Amino acid sequence: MGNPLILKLSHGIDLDEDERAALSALTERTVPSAARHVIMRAGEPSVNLHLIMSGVAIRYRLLPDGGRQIFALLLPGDFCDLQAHLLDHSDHYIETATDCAIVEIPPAIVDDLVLTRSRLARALWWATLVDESVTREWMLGLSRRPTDKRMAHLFCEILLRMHAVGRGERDSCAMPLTQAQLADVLGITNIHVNRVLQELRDRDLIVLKKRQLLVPDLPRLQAFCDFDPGYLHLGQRARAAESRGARAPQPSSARTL
Amino acid sequence: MGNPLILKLSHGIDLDEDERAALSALTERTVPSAARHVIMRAGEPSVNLHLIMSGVAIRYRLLPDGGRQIFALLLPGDFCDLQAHLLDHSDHYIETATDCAIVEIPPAIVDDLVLTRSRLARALWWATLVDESVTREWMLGLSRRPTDKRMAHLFCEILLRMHAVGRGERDSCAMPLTQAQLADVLGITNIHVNRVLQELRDRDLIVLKKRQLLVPDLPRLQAFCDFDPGYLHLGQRARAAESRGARAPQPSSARTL
DNA sequence: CGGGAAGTTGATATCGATCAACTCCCGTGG
DNA sequence: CCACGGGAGTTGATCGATATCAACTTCCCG
Repeated sequence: MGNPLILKLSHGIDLDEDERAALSALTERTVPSAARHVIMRAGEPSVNLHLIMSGVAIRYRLLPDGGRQIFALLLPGDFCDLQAHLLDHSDHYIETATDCAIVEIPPAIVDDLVLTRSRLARALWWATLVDESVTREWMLGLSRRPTDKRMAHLFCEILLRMHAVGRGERDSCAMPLTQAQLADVLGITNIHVNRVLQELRDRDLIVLKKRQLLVPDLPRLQAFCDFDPGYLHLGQRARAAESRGARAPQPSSARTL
Repeated sequence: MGNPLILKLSHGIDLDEDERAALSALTERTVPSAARHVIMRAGEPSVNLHLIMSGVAIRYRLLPDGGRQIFALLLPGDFCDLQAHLLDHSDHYIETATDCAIVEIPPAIVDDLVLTRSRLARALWWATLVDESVTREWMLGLSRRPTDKRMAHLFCEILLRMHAVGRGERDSCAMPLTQAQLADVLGITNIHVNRVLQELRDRDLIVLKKRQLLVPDLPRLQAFCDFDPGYLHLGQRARAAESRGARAPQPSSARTL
C-alpha cells in the first residue's frame, strides 16, 4: 500500500521525487490509536495537527440535547485539523472509528513547510478546498436528497475516496461505520438507517457485511443517486493530462462509465 | 459605516494602521451589481475574486431535479471565493440577493498580499476558517435542529454577523432574503417557511417586515434556539467585552410591536 | 457461557411536503 | 388615474416519509 498522503495530493499536484521524499519523511513516524478514541475535543485548543495514515476517523459536533452530526469522514491521507490552530478553540470533536495509525505534527513543521516549499503548500491548500467541497456536497444531500439516494451517494463517495488513496479492491472497500454512526452522517435515525440499508441490499445496489462494502455495479449505484464525482476533484491532474493528449475531454467524466 | 472588511478581520487579528491602510486601498474601487445577478457560475473557472462591501449575496449549488441549497450568506466584508482559484472549476453559484457593491480582485494581488504581508495572510486564512465553522453549524442545524429553532438560529446569526461588520441597529438589521430563499437556506419548503415564520412572530420572538429583521429580546431568541455564538468566532480578540453584548432586556422595550 | 453492543422488526405518531387556490403588494404602461 | 400583471406571501386539505417507542435477535468477545 502506497503512502496515502502522497497518493491523495497527487490528485491535485504533480509531485516530483524530492517532494515525495519530503512527504514520506513527514509521515514516517506514526502513532497507533485504538478505535473509539477521541483525538481532539471541542472547546480545547489544539496542539498538534493529526494526519490519518490508516484507519478511519470522524469529525463531529454535538447538540445540547445529545444530537450529533458527523461532518466528515477522515480516511487515510486526510488531515484532521490542518487549519484548526489558527482559531482560539476547536468547535468540534475528532474521534477514531477504527484502529488507526496517526501522524502527529507540530504546527511549526507545517508552517515551515508552507514557507519553504510553496508547491507543497499549494497542495495542502488544495486538499483543504477539496474537503470543503465534500462538506458542501453532504450539506446538499442533507437538505435535498431523499434518504436512500443520500446513503447510496455516501457509499459511492467512500468507494472512490478509498480507491484514490490506494485502499480497497476494484469494487469493494472497508466501510467501518456502525449503523448508528451512519445515522449521524446521514442525519437520520439508526433504525431508519437499518431499513434503508435493507432497501439498497434488496435492490442489489450494495453488499455490506463485516464492515466491508461491496458494490457489484458501480455505474448502476451512481445512476441511482445521481452521483457526479466532480466534487471530489480526483481527476484534476488526469483530466489535464488527457486534454493535452489524444482525446477530447467529456464534460462530465461520470457518465462515461 | 466603517469598512466591513477591516471590521471583520479585526475580530481575528489586531490590525495596525499600516494594515488598515492596505485593506482600505484594496477595497477602494467597488463595482455595483444589481440584485439577482449571478457573479459566479458553477462549472466555469473563476477569474477574479469577489468581496462584498455592501448588500447580501448567496452561495448555492443545484441538484439535477431543480432542488437548491444555499451554503452561505455573503455579508459585507465576506469574500465570495477567496479559495476557488486553486480548483480547476467552481462547483457552485454565487448570486447577489440585493443590490451590492463588490470589489473585484485579481488573484495575483491576493497572492502578492499573502507573500508580502504574512499577518494579513493570517487574517484572511482566519476568515476562511470562520466561514467553514459557520458552514458546519448550518449542517448541524439541517440535520438535527427542528425547523423553528433552525430558523431562529439563522436570525440570531444574521443579526450578530451584521453587527460584527457595523451594519444594523442595536436590535435590528437587514434580512433581505425572500421566503423562497430562506427555504433554500433552511432546507424546507417556502410554504413551510411561511408557517414557521408566523409561529416565531406569534411568540414575539421576531418582527420581520419590509426585509427588516427586528429582534425585541435577543437573549430570549437565543435561549429559544440554544444559540451559542462561539462558532462565529467573533470575540476572539475581545471576548469579555463583546460576547455578552446583549444584556437582559427591559420588559418595556419588548412591547414595541 | 454470559453480557453488552449492534442490528432488526412492528406499531404508531408527527412533521413537513405537496397540491391548489387565493391575496397582497407594487411597479408599469395605457 | 386606473388596469393589469407578476412576484411574494398566505391559507387549507391531504399524504407520505421518518421519528419514536418498545421489543427482540444476533454477533462478538472476554
